[in-house]
Formats: sequence, structure tokens, C-alpha cells
Amino acid sequence: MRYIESLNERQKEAVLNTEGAMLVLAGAGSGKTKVITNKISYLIDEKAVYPSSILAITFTNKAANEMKDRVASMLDVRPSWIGTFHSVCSRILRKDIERIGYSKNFVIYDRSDQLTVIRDAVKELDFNSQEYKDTKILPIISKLKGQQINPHDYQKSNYNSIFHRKVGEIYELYEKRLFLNNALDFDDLLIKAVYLLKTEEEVLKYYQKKFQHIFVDEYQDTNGIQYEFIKLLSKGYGNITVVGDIDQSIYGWRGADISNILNFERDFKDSSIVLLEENYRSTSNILEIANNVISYNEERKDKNLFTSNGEGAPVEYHELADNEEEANFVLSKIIELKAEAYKESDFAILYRTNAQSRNFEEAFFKLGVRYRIIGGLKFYDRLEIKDIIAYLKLAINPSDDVAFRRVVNSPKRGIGQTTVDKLTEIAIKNEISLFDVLYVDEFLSNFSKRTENLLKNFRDMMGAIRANAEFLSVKELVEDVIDRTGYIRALEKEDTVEARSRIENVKEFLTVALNFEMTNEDGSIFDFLTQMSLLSDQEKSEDEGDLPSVTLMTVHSAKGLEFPVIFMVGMEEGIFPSSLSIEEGNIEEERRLCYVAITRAEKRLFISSVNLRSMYGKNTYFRPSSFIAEMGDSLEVHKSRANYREYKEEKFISNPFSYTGELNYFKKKPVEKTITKTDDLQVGEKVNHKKFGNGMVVQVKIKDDGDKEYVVAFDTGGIKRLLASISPLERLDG
DNA sequence: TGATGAGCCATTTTT
DNA sequence: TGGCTCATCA
Repeated sequence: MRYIESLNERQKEAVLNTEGAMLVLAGAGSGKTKVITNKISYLIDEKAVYPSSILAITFTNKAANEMKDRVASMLDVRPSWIGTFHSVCSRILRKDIERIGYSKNFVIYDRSDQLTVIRDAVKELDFNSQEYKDTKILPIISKLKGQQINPHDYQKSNYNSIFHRKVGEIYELYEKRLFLNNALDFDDLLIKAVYLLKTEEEVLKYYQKKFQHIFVDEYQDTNGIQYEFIKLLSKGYGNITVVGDIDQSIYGWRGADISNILNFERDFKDSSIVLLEENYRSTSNILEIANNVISYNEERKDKNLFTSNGEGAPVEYHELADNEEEANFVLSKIIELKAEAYKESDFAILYRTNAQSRNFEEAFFKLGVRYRIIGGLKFYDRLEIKDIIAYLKLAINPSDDVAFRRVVNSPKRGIGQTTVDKLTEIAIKNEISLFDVLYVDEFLSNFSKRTENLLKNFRDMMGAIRANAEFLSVKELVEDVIDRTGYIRALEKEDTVEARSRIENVKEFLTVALNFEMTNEDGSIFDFLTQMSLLSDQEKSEDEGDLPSVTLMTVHSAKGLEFPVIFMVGMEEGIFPSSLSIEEGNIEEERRLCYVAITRAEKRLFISSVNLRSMYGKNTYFRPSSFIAEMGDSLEVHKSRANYREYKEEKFISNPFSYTGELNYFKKKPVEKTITKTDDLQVGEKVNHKKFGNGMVVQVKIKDDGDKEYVVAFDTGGIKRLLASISPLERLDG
């Protein structure tokens, strides 16, 4: 049978046992996705299960799509109920949420919407906005929601702490606002879905009967409410396969509950366990180090990865002087390995915190090494995009006060803060939405004649958009919004470089809408907005060019990925493990994080720490991470202080690998190149860059050494800083 | 209503 | 260090 041909014994066992509950403990790189997809295919093809009777839950859309693709490539069907917890829940809710008192046109609040609601709540309660900072409060509320602790209980059990009592008040008001705005946050999608299933027998029965087989990927990352969701649904047939790895549980701080996987056997009766320990990704040298480190954890199930991949090169650890040297070390290794036929996309640099990316960025940029940062600037976080989305949200859900506030004066239409404050006051007093205030003449008469007219204009404009939302397609509606609000016209009037870039982004968003329309034939505006909210930023952002580049990211974002060569940088005690985790006694999760990082590597792994690290404008001395000592004897230690400052000058210059051919950075005097003059560009001039394409000079800075730095906004959307002495910029005429 | 500068803060972030 | 927010002033 083709679904088991290429599997090892354990994997076969996991695929062929289709009845009952099964826990697959899958080590890193042990082929868990293959097990899930083959099992789904096997069920459909051999056991005649309808594709729509299979529910498979993942944590990312990317994982969901990969699963769908893999099944489709085997069977030519795409099971539609493969998705994230959140997308599955929103689908269930979109159908039946009216039964629990919400309306079907609910909107989903993303993180920044949530922060806005919290800020407003703190303001309304007149709490200190420093002490009750939105970014501090949000994780608390989210964690509580994940654990299903309501504001009342929270306040009761924390009666002695003023802080927590007040957090409870914010939480309560936050929940109220969301409800009144007809909005659900990410946690609500789960909470309300579970509530719906629990209170509406008919709905529960329907789904219990529908889903004959349930799969959950990354089970170690489920939280309490997610556990309850799958527990409820699986009660119908009891056929549930969960796949996970305790050692890769790195989201405890977000409420993931490791006991879900530890207690699986207890919670699901007559369950079987399959242990996948054969690793197909890494060399045995790499695995040995991973096994060594993780063995120091107490809270785990014994597991030891092995491989038949062979020993490979030793894992190297380099203790370096400072972060600059570290960046140069990485750079020089990349140069070295490139000579051995590795390409840019084979390399990934993993660090504990985003702030650490900077050193590498600078070093790479100077030498023209292509790189991409995961978790960098985000298209969908841009003001203008959020504005357009807010218009759409308000169009389908006039109760959305967050969206209302966002767009009521954007573009500027003379409705200022004072007016909005007054509107808010009326809305709160009468328990209606901001938009509804505009429909009551009595309320409008509170404003000056001029303001009243402005408000009415806004109301009627939104009214027209709302009416059109009924029948226009997604792309047409976006066009309608842009047209009626005069969004682009207002930007055109500004006539600045920045405004022009915003116009480009708005147009780009139109393309996104068009793409959506083409790929989702009967996709409604609801579906579009849901997708916008639920897609992670990484998935949303289009790959900028497809040239191979070195990847820079946090260890967290690296989960689930693999690269031939991994650099684990910043391995210092206090950085990784982070000092906060050490203080809070979360060292085991940090160790798992370390394990995740190690197991991303296929062939080569380089670990580095520095003695002196400058961060936040201060120089601090560090000791090497305690995890280094846990890695064992096979680690090849280099403490010789190979000076990578010296090293780089010779090596880099004699290793020309830069794509644009300019390697003059380290020479004292920039050598004239074939590129036309770049030292007299003015702001506003159009230029061409070999890698980045066409753009416009936005800013010119004269540096201390006399060199000029150009800030250029490229048509592709990126803003780059380029040094006149090395950047291959060409002036474009016209 | 915008521009400017002082002050503040700074893990990890699948949705 | 540097990026962002908020207060203040023109």
C-alpha cells in the first residue's frame, strides 16, 4: 500500500491504527507531518472516509496548507477541514454564533485592536496608563482567557493585590467592549466555539457526528481551551490522533499547557502511544548534542533521537570577544561554506531576541550579503492598510468602535479628538455604538453646526459603503472604499515621498484583494477579513524577490523549519537562557528552546557566545550559556580568540562573493567603480539599484567620515540605507 | 493640526 | 543605542 511503503515500522503503526485515541510522540525531524498526511490519505482512500469527515488542526496556516497540499498530491482531493484552531472555530461560529447572542457579522480583533481596547479601558477607568500598560496587560488577559478564568473569579482570588484587582477591572471592561463591538479576539474564537458546543446540544451533536477522525498537530502547544475543544468534538467517535513533542514545547508563556500531552493517556481512554525517534534531518553529531542538552530536563518523557544519516562534521562552539566579532565570525563561515557549494538560503542565524539581529544585518548589509529577517516590518501593520481594513470592518459591523475611531478622521475630514471624545461619552452613556450616535438627531444637536454636518457626511458616506458591501465583490468594495473616502486623493495632495509610498501600499492592497477574489471564488467580505485577521504576518508578506538569502530569525520563529547550516548566536547566560526565565524558574522551557534551535540543523551547526556584548547602549560582560556545558564532550570548542577583525579584512577581500562586485568596504579609500556617480544624489531623485530595483532618494545624511548615506525608498516597498562609497546606485533620468 | 523633542523602554508572539 | 509615544508649542 502506497501510504505505508516509505514508512518505518513505528510510522506504519501510527498510520494503520485508525480506531481510538492515539498519541504520537514525534521527535524533531522524525516525519510527523508525513505520518499525519499519510494517515489522512489512507483513511480517505482505503477506509472510504469522506474528506469532509476528517478534522485536522494545526497551529499555523502554513502547516495547514502544507498538509492539504500533501494530501492533494496523493489523492487529488483537498480535505476542507484542515486548518488552524482559529480558522476552524471561526468557521463554526460564522454558522451558528447567533445562538449565543452574537451576530454573524462579528469581526476579529488582532493584537493591535486588542491593545487599543485595553488602552481605552484603562483611560475610561482612570487608571495610571504607565502602571497598566497595554502591552503588559494584554498577555495577562489572554492567559486568563485561555485558562477560562473570568474577570470576577480573578478579582475574587486576587483580592489582596490592588494591581491584580485593577487588572480584573480592565479585563472586565475589555470583555464588555468586545461584546458591544461585536468583536471576538483570538482567544474568543476558541472560547465562544466551546461555549456554543457546550450550550447548544444540536450543534455539538452535528459536529460530533460529522468528524469521524480528528487530528491535532503540535499537541504540546495546546492550551486549556483548545484541549476542551477537541475533547468535546472527539467524544462522538473517539478517533483522535494527536502528534507532538514535549521537548519542543516553547509556548508555555502563552498559556500552552504541557500537561495536556503529559496526561493524554489518562484523559483519553484506551489510548495507544507511538514513539517516533528516528530522525531524518540531522547528523548524529548534531543529535547527540540535542539529546545531551534536553536530558537535563525533568519534565519530559524519555526519548532519544537517533539517525542513520552518519556522523557529519563536528558541532563547533566559538567563544568570541564581542558582538562585532561574532557577526564577522558568522560572515566568514558563510563565505567559507559558500565555497563548498552551499548557497545563501542554506544558512539561518538563530537568536533569542529580535534585538540581536542588528549586528548581523549591519555586517551583511555592508558586504552585500542578501538576507531576510523573519518578523521584520510588516505590510499589514502599515497605517494605510490598517485604515482600509478598518473601513471594511466598519462596513460590515457598524458596532466596531475600534474601527470607527481609526477611520473617522482618516483621511482628515475635520473630526478631531474633541469631537470623538464627545461621541464616546454619548455612546457610553447610552450603551450604543459610536456609529449609532450619528443616527440620532438629538445627539447630533450637541455639536456645532459645522461638526454636525461633518459627522453627517461621514455617516452618509459609510452608509453608502455599507449598502454596497451587500452586493459588491471584495475587490470592488475595496475600490469603493478608496474612492468614497478619497483616501488616495488625500495622499496625492500631500505630495510627499512618504505619501507616495503609502499610495503604492494601498494599491498593493487592491492586488491582495484581487488575489483573494481569484483564489476564493465565492469568498465573501467576511471571509476576506477573517483571512486577513488570521493569517500571520509572515504568511501575509509576499516574498520580496526570490533570490536566495540568509535567514535571520528568533528561535521561536524557527520552529518547524530546517536548514543545512545553523548558527546559534548569543549563547550567553542571561541572554539564552534569558535572565527573566532564570529568575522565574522557567529554565526547562529555555532548554527546550535550545533543543529546538539545535534540531533545526541538518548538516552543520555553529554555536557562539561573546564575552562583551553591547546592548541598549551599554556594554555588558557575559559568561557562556550554561547550556554549552550541557552539550557534552563532542562539542568542538574554540576559545582561541581567533581575531575576526583581522581575519575579515584579508579573507573578505580575497573572497569576492558579493553580487554587485563592490568589496571595497574594508579598504581605506573607496575605489572608483564602474557605477556612475552616486555621491551627489539629492532628495527626490530617482535611482536604480542592481538588487533592489528602482527607487527614490528620501534622505541624504553626511556621516562623520565624510561618506554620504542615502535613504532610498524602493518601488518594491523596502526602505534601505545605502552608503555612497559602496552602494551601486545609478541615477535615473526623468 | 503638525512638528519637534524629551523621556521612556527594551524576551519569546503559531492566531 | 535607537525607536516610539506623548506632551508641548507655534
